[in-house]
Amino acid sequence: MFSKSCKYGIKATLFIAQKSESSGRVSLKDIANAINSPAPFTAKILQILSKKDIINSVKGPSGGFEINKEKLSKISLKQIIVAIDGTQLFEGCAIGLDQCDAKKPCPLHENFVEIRNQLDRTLQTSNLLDIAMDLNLGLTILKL
Amino acid sequence: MFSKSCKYGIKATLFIAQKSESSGRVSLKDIANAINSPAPFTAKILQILSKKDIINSVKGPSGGFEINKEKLSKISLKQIIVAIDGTQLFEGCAIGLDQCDAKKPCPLHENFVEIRNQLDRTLQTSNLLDIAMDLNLGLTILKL
DNA sequence: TTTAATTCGGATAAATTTATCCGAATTAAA
DNA sequence: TTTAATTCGGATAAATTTATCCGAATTAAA
Repeated sequence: MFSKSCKYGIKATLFIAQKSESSGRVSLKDIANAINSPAPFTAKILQILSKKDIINSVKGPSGGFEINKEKLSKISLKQIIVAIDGTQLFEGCAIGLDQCDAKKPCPLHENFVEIRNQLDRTLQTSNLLDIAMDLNLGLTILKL
Repeated sequence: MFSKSCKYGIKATLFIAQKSESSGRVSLKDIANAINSPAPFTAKILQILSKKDIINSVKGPSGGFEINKEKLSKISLKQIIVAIDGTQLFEGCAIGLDQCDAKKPCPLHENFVEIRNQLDRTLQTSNLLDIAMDLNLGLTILKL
């Protein structure tokens, strides 16, 4: 469903959201440790998210990554996923046809309309604040 | 969502199903041509499906691949997908946690319960006969 | 002002997935 | 019986994704 990069990206962003909501900025090291990911690779993904203005990065001592508290409730999981994996999951044909629509559908097209709608709706209506609060309450986890 | 192997596998199986339902056995060359896939790579995937008894392969002149007509209505898309990509899509955690369930859920777990249910239901209740008939009627396509 | 902690960015390497090649085995048809 | 068309299976190569490394840039704190 998601690439490994995307999974790391989601986990990292959720951890940053959690900490931004409670204590504040976190370093790459803390992130990689909290989500069990290779630090340098995670850094690459965070750069992408930073360039797309989903997270902020700050260099230098006591630097790290953070998300503006006011933005937390405005960022959806879909934004993160699209930033890393692109729109293929939401828009592309399930079996990879370049063109596939109601007019000239692939055999799976009709089946996937509602699956995709639900996926889209779920991921678009999610927001980092709600997820961060659940994490802070210990209701959900990012690693074992 | 699906690996490239899986997309080729689905398309190939659907083409074999279509021809098995109408005219009969088809060769690798015909399959690769009908679904626009690299023939040798497609052959590997067909071997997997053949070993898992989803399709039959016949060597020698006038050999090729086919599906028992009586089996067409009993094979689901899910079987093909699981045979090639495994059960990860249906059973694994969305963000890759080794363990993730209602007791100790990842932040996306709850959201994915219904998405996954629908995906599973849709792909499990599909069957090759229905899909093959739509293909034979020209209602759906496997390549542009 | 200097030092040290951090992210950034480019180069490279390892792992995995995708793709190709070719001889062996099989088998229908000549 | 011989030939030729096909899939099978193993080896290899190319492409992509994942992962590592390291010096440069930045910047807070000493």
